[in-house]
Amino acid sequence: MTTGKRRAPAGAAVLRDDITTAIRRALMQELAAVGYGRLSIEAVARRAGVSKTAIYRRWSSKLELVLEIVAAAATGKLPALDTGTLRGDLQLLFQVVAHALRHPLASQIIPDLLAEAARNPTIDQTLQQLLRARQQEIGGRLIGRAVQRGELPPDTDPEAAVDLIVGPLYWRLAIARTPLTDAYLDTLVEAVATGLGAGAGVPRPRAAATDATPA
Amino acid sequence: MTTGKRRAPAGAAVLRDDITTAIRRALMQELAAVGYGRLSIEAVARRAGVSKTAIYRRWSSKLELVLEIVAAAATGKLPALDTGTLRGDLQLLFQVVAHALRHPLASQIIPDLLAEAARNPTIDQTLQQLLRARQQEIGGRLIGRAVQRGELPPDTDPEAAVDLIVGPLYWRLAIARTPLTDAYLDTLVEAVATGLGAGAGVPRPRAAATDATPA
DNA sequence: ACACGTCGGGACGCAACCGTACCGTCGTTG
DNA sequence: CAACGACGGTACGGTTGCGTCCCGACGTGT
Repeated sequence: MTTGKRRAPAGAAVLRDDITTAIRRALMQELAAVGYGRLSIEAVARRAGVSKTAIYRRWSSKLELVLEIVAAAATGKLPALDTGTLRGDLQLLFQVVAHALRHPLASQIIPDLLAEAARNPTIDQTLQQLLRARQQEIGGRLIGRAVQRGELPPDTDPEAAVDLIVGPLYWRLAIARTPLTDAYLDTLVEAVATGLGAGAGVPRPRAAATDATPA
Repeated sequence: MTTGKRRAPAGAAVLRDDITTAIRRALMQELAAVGYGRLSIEAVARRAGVSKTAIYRRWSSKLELVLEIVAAAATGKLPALDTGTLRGDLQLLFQVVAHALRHPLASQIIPDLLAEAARNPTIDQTLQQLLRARQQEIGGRLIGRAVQRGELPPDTDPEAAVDLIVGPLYWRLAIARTPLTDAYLDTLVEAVATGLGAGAGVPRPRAAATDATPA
């Protein structure tokens, strides 16, 4: 019934990408600086050098703003992550996670939002499928491959395994915020691998990992 | 030079313990409900059924209030925690930690304050010596005993060991907030024990732990 | 029994923030 | 080239919290 818009927004009447980007960046910084609890739209606008209206035109509320931007920032980047051995996979995974958590913004925002998730169901839901589901998936595949290769017993509990993998690293980087050395990472890889049920340390000094082409 | 107080406060001029207790309880509840960022003195006073003045007479600022009360709540209770075997110690430790983290207030307050510690040096310092130092001490003793008993290699890194012990449980209870079964706890004990370098599972079905009286 | 002095409570001024309404501006489309 | 229409920015009322001040009430020690 001719409900159609008379004309498509164009010219000055279209959202400017540079403003949107400035808001996104400012939000992340502000979130890291004061946390979700104290986050204020006005502060984000100030930091971005933008008016509040510019924000409200794009997002309807503080919650929507945070969730959309954080989700966008967290999505993407999923390296194949298959080195051919359990210990290799663990080492690589730890390095990726450590690299991500080293980012000062991430290391402040993630624990903050995870804490907030304990009292805000919407945040909880979003983070659940954004972070933990991803971990379960990656961890599950990692475990599955190790089981197929015979490195781990077939009854390995993937859920417990993910906790064992993620827990110590998250604790050290995000909570204790202790510097992370390569030697420590090696120790952790070894501990997690044997803890999961793999054979004792360094079963095959070399070989493996070179012949990863299947069939 | 006769600077002395003319008289010691007495009668109605002394802080009432019941009011102090009400404030403490209200603070914990409020902290769990809204987090440190959103915490307001007025809300605490309202919840406690008390005037703001009553709070300001006892603590000078929001930060001092939170730190003093949280510190008081976290201090104390330190069971001997020595069962005679590494796995027994781990099992007991996990049960104690799990019990503490099951408390809904604790499971909301602790992650929140730990996240806040990343941006507030005073909170960081307090939690450091309140939680983590305690963990290092308990964990260190636990590891030390296991090494003396020959259950763990002498070069075991206590710091990494604590991460390995605390990390998974904290992740599951405080972050993922997944229900915890006894079977899972057993799996975790076994994984951590072998991960630390102890011999394969269930080395001595019984004995041990019964003859704990020293010389 | 009286005087003491702090108690708890209510009220105040100040500051920050929320979400909205209105304004002049600007680039595109017909 | 002219009109359209959403743009970004300012201004506004309403709400909330901070930290302080003043008040009458109250129980103890002299």
